Amino acid sequence: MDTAERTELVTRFTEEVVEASEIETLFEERESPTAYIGYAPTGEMHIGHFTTMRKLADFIDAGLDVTVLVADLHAHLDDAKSPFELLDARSEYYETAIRAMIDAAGGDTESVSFVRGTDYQLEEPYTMDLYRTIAETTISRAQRAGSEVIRQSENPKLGGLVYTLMQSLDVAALEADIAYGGIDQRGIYMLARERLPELGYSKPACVFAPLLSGLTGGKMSASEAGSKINLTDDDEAVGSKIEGAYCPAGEIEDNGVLEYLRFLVFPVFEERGERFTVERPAEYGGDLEYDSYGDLEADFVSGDLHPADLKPAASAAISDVIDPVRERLLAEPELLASAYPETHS
RNA sequence: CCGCCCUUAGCUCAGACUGGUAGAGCAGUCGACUGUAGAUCGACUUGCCCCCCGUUCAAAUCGGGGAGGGCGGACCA
Repeated sequence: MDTAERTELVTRFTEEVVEASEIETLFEERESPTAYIGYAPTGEMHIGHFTTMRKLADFIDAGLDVTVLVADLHAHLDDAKSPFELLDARSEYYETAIRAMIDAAGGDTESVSFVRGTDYQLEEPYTMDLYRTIAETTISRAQRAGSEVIRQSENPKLGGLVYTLMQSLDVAALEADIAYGGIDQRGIYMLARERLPELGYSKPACVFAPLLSGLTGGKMSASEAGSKINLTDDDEAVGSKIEGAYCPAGEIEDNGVLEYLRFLVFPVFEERGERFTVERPAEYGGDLEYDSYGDLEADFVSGDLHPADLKPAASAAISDVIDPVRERLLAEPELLASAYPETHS
């Protein structure tokens, strides 16, 4: 694989890359540049996480050395989303779920390193950098950097600001050449690009994943169960959520169903060498098969593919992609039970 | 340490002065209409009124105490 191909693999299906030329340079200079993505173990993982994990398969294929950070301290720093006592249990659940997703997406988990925040964030070098940064960063700068990530409230805690500064330091601490995350992370990594050189570290390149629309139209919402598909949803639950999903004929905007197909189902099916099949009554033209998302989208936009026919096919495909993850999590019910005692006991 | 304000449906809040066991909007659920969903109509659901004690025939409402949250002041050897 040449540099251009590797760069293309790293940057495909992304929202933004800062800067693609820097990534090319990395590949030219080194066999295995490093990339990291961090997750704060807060609420249960869902299909949105899956699409970002799917992308790791591309990273691995492109020859990047990938690290997944389970940012346990961050989970509490952000408005105490996870209670201190549950950080360990949730970290364990996240790690298992993440491995399962990478496997299901056809990535090799053996080549991914897992690190927990508390593994290094309490060590002296990191702590020293953090105090330096705290001393040198204004409140409004930190607020601006984290505004899309940190829970906003009328009476914000200091934790959210520290969270933001820590995340920008994580890039250096994990020696990542590339920081990867959802586009909501942009502010934090731009702060990292701005500040890390001042601390003597190199400036990271960034790859941002798109944030998927929720199924009810608009953004995916943690507090709205019907707006997203959970990893442990059974076929029936997936079916009824997709059936209820906002999906206007011919429209692509805010269409979660199409986005799930584009960023999750098609890439995984491609990896497996499978086709996407739509069963359709003869009166509407009979069954359809697709090899690429582009073809499907074209038919959807032109009106040749009706939402009512697409939805059941999408449900089946999503269930199929999720299934191995679901199986694995349900095989170890104690993981979820101890991570979320309120909902899984 | 002192003072003031806030706490009512999943969310934002009204009701408190003039006690009679609670309302709106949004959300949600279910129908109608669309070959899906949404939009639009129509219907419906939801409450330890923060906790305890007291006054009263009767307390979300009045009195006392407490908890949680917010704001301000003081202290600064």
